[in-house]
Amino acid sequence: MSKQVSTLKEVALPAVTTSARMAGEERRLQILRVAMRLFAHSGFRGTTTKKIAQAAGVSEAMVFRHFATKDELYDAILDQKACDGGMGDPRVFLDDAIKRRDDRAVFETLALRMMLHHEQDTEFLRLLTHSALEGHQFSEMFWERVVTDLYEFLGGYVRERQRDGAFRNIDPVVIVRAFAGMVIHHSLNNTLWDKKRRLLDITDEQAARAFTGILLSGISEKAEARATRGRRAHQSTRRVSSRNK
Amino acid sequence: MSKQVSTLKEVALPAVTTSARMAGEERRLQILRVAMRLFAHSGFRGTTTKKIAQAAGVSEAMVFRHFATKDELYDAILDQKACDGGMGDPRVFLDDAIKRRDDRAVFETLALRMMLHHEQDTEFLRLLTHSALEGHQFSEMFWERVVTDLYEFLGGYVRERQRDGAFRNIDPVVIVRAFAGMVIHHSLNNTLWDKKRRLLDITDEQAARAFTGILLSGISEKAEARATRGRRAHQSTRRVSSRNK
DNA sequence: GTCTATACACCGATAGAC
DNA sequence: GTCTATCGGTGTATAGAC
Repeated sequence: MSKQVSTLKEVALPAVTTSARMAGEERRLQILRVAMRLFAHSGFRGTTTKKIAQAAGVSEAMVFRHFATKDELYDAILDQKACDGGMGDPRVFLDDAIKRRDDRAVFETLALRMMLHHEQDTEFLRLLTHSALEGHQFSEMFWERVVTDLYEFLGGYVRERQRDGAFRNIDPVVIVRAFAGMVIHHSLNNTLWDKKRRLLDITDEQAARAFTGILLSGISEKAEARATRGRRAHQSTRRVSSRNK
Repeated sequence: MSKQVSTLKEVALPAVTTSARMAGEERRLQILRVAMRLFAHSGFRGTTTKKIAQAAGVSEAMVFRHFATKDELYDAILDQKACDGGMGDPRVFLDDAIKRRDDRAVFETLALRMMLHHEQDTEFLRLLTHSALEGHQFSEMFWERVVTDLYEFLGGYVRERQRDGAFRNIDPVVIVRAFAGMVIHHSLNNTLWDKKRRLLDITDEQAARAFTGILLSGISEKAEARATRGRRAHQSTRRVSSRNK
């Protein structure tokens, strides 16, 4: 079989016209894209192969020629999201800011990258949430691979900064959870509600800056305290719930 | 047979106590309760009337005697959640703390009430999320009635405290969003993942305290607002970057 | 009231014509 | 390759026996 072709790299390219005649691979990608949209909207069970075929402008049998089963189609979509659907590796695009110990850049860049990703690929959060609610493999895989990794990575940075005396001694996992909560909850709101119904309609840049500002002020050892030599010794009664690693 | 939904986990839920003989109203409530659990777990389309009947220990026809259609059953469940499924009125249980201008009590109490509600009624968040994803009335109603109200109420309090000079001049809606994000995202994580898979396994009390601490330190004008509440003697009117709205 | 049996529509998937 | 036709299975809802 020589059906194998480059399976992706065309993701950020929504402008694909539906011509009457399409090469096999092109048709496959088109079905994939259409199905992605429908699955994101209605979930796995809420999307019928008939709807997919109609939306793609082909017969239902055509769908099953490219994908043996509905499950296979769904998995193909989620696989793609899992692979290239991400926002990139934080260890890479945060590398510079981390080396400089630029806390603001670290968190703001990360927040912005996440939110831009969620906004550009609006299907992602919907697919992930659907899959999490249904207990699908994808959400578990995403959790174990991406989320856990992010918690370890960002938590490690927080721990370092705590040793530097820059951050207060709050459980790093709590800090990451708080940060992720602000960002993801905001993205989820923007995904689930259209613009007219949004209670908070600001740009991703503004949101990233605001959330980062709140978080950093919230976890930083106060500059004033240090400037005024106010760091009294008895203040070291910080509570840290040491987590087993 | 090899018919298996490979990608979706079919989880057997524990049975609800069923007595052989039940009065009509009691039986209705029991069906309602059982269906609630199943809908919360698998969503509307993922829950069949057959499963509901089996889980309730009655025949399928029995279900349709009490509820004319599956939709009617679903609506009855969501109606119930919308009415008594809440956590109470924040304007009531926060009244005391607000009058005392006890910021910590305000946010921590609210956070705890929300998280306890989400933990006690684990079906609520799942039902709400399912309904939001599929664009059901319920989520919109909940949004307009509960969420909007909370944003106005809590945002109003933040605005007051900003006039008092206690909080920095950040858009109140952003602050509420940040707070809600931390709390709800944490609850959602606890709802979607079982205990073994949780990256952050702390009590609701600890979480409420931690999130409140981060938020208050993050938005407070004073550096050590978190340490002691009584010491608000000399409050300097320090200028902060004002955000345009 | 409660059950068994079943009607009827729809869905996923296949066969075979062109 | 793409379509039409169709099959087995499942899901909602109903009819009618007890």
